[in-house]
Parts: sequence; C-alpha cells; structure tokens
Amino acid sequence: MNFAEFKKQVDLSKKALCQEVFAENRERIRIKKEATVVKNLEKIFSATLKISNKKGFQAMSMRDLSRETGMSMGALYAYFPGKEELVAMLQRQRRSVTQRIFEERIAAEPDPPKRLESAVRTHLYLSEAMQPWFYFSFMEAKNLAAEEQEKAVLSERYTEGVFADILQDGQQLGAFRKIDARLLASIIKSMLQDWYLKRGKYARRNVSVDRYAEFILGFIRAYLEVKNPDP
Amino acid sequence: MNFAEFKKQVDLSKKALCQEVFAENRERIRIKKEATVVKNLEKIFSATLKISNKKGFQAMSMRDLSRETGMSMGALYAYFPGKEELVAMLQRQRRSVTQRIFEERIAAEPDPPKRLESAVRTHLYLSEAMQPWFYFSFMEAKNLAAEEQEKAVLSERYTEGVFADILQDGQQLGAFRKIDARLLASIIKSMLQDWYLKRGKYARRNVSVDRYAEFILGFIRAYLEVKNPDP
DNA sequence: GTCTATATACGGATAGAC
DNA sequence: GTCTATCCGTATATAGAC
Repeated sequence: MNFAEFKKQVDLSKKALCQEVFAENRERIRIKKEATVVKNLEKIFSATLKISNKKGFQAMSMRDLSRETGMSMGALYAYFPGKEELVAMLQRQRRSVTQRIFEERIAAEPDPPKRLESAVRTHLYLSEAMQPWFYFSFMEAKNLAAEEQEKAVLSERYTEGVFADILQDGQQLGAFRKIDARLLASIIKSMLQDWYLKRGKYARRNVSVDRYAEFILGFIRAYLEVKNPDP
Repeated sequence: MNFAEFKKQVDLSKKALCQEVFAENRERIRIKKEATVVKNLEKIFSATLKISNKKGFQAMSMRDLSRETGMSMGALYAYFPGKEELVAMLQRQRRSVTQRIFEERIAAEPDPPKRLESAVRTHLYLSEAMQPWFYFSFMEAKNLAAEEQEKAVLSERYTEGVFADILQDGQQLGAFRKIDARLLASIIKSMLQDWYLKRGKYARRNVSVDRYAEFILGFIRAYLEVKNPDP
C-alpha cells in the first residue's frame, strides 16, 4: 500500500459520507436536490477550512465565506442554519470517515509490530489526505461549542488508546522491551500531529509523507528494540 | 538539574517581567506610576492568556477582559493603544526572556550530549514555568498581525536550528551515530511542544515535567546510541 | 435556488466627568 | 487613574424579489 492508492480510497469515502450528511440533515438543509447539495457542501466545507486555517474560524465572516465560495450569503444560509451548525456538520462527517478507515486498517493486522506500523502509516496517510481538516480540528477545537470539544477529546483519547494497546500487547508477547506504553503512545501521537501541524515546513524541505513515516518508525523501533537478547 | 532548581535560578516572576514591559513601553502607556502599571499589567496579561486560551484571542472581547480584570474599558485603554498592541507587548516581552534564558543555559555546556540534555530540559522547564504563554503563542500565532507571525516563525526556526546544530556537532565528534539531524530536531521539537500543548492531560496522569524530561531524553538517546562500538 | 437589501446586535475605541 | 456613556463599523442572520 502506498499513499496514492490510499488517497483514492479516502476520496471515495468522502463523497459517500457527504451523501450521508445530506441524509442526516434533510430537515435542516433547505435545498432538496441531492446533487446540488453535495456539490455545494463540498465547496463550502473546503472554503471554510481554507479561510479558518489562515485566520481562525471565529475570524472568518460569512462575507469571507461568500466571497470564497462565490455564493451569496442568502444562498449559504440555505445549506446550514448558522455558523455553529456548519462546523458541526463538517466535524461529524470528517470524524466518521477517519475513524472508520483507521479502525478497518489496524484491525487487519494481528501482529503487534505490524499493527504499530499500520497504525502509524494509516494515521499519517489520513492526515496527509485531509490535512486542512486535521489542522482545523486541532487548532479550533477549544473555540467550538462544548459538545464539539467533548467529541474532539474523546477522539484524541481513543487514538492514543489504540497505540497504548498495541504497545502493551507487543510487550506481553516479548516483541517489544518493557517501556511505559502510555507515555510512549502520547509521544507517538505528538509526532503524528507534527506532520499535519507543520505540513508547510516539511513540504519546503521536500520531506514526503513516506519518508516521514520511515523516519519515525525507525525512531520508535530503536526505542522498542529488545536489548541483550539471550545468546 | 531539575525543575525546582531551575525555578530558583531563573527569576520568572511576573512582577519582574512587567517591570521590563513598563520600561520598554513608557511612551505608549498613559499611566506613569510604575507600581500601578506593573500591578495592572500583570492582571491584564494573565487575564488575556486565561480568556484567550479558553476561547481564542479573537473571540475575547474587551468587555470580557474588563470583567476578568475588574477594570473598566476606559481604564484598560490607558495601558495599551488597542488589542493588537496589547498582544504585541505581551509577545515581545515573553519572547525575549525565553530566548535569553535558553541561549544562556545551552552556551554553558560545551559537550554535545550534555548540551542536548540542557537544551531539552531548559525548553521544557521554560514552558512549564510559562505554560499559558507558550500555549497561547502556538495556538494564536496564525491569527495575529503579519509582523507577529514572522517573529513566531523565526523563533521556531531558531530553536529547531539550535537542536540541529547540537546533533550535527555530536555526530562529527562521534558521540552520536549518523542520523538526519534536521528531521530529528523537528521531532524533538514536537515532543517539547506536546508538553505545553497537552499540559492538562499530563497533569491528570501525574506525569511531572521531570519525568517527562527523563522519558524523552531516554527516547532520544536510544536512537542516537552508537551501535556496534569497536570491541 | 439564488440574489440584494436590511434588521438587529455586538465589538473596538473614545470623550469627558469625577 | 478610573469610570460611564456613546459613536460607529461590522457581524450574523433573515425577508422577500426574481
């Protein structure tokens, strides 16, 4: 599996999930033609991410959004009841795509070292394919409504727990040496986050997502290596 | 060196910080009595960080700040010309303190492995002593005026450069094995950032800054270890 | 479905009394 | 030095034409 193949899979999921969003919000969205809604929602979501990531969601005015999408303010309000609900729709949709793909791919690997690699790569590839959203989620979480904040915390905790479990399993099987699984899981997470938080920097240095993956996997493995194996 | 010793050696008292700000901004601040300015600036800065870190600087209204400080809007505007300048004063002051301390302490260590440890610990201890400001700086940088953004980028690049230099020196002296110094420096930075970005999480788990320092130093050293030394 | 025009509220900033 | 009252721009959101 390389990143190019991975990306195709995600794009398919995005469109499918956009249709789900439409189905879920049929009452709140005034427009009734599915094709129109899906097309315009994608435009609205990506414009929201673009503007918010530049100057902050709170600072993004509906006029900014109107300019960026090429739609009037009146038209925009036909797709969502307000700014809060717009972001709620966006968050729900993206979160469910990422979570589903992440779960699917790590469940496929029973061996801890391989599961670790799969989890690291999948997380990096997901954040590469949807970098603006990952960045947005991290930077804006604390500024959103309480309900959204809770979901963000839960999602963070879940991901970290997945890594901690893999590390613990590997320890028990003797594949990894004895370490503080929880602390290492946190550190791994911070390295994964760095990829999407500092995306521009890595691009300028010509560091690809695959090279980054190799590097941090090497870093983690050096630490997990079973020292002084019985001769 | 541990955090307790660090705090004794370095005077990071808010009072001292505010005296410097007063000296630097004598013309812009309408109030002339130093004791009053220092007392109120302290209140204003800490309220700014508190509110901004909760809901974002942009979302913090002057009325919020008025409520939190117990001062009227009119009084607030006697201490700074506007919201932009308030944050500029705060940033300039904190940035110069942290940079100065960071430089002083790593310059004192000539040996790369020791300089590495000193740089890691100093950065962690600084961010522990001024966590609200470090958090604020990271989260708000992109939402501030262009000039402030540039300074934030330069400061980031500088810190990362310091780590890269230490790693390269250590390689040339044979103290570290051959690695990609720049990429490792980035990764180290991301682990340092995790400390102040996820401060609450670590506090809940009873992970102290000293334990965190030990952990990431062990992590980094495992990777840098010279493998298969000549027998 | 999409537009323009507008109601209404809230934000930053200032004037001038005390 | 600090307060209250207020100006004025801009924000969200809606009404109603096309």
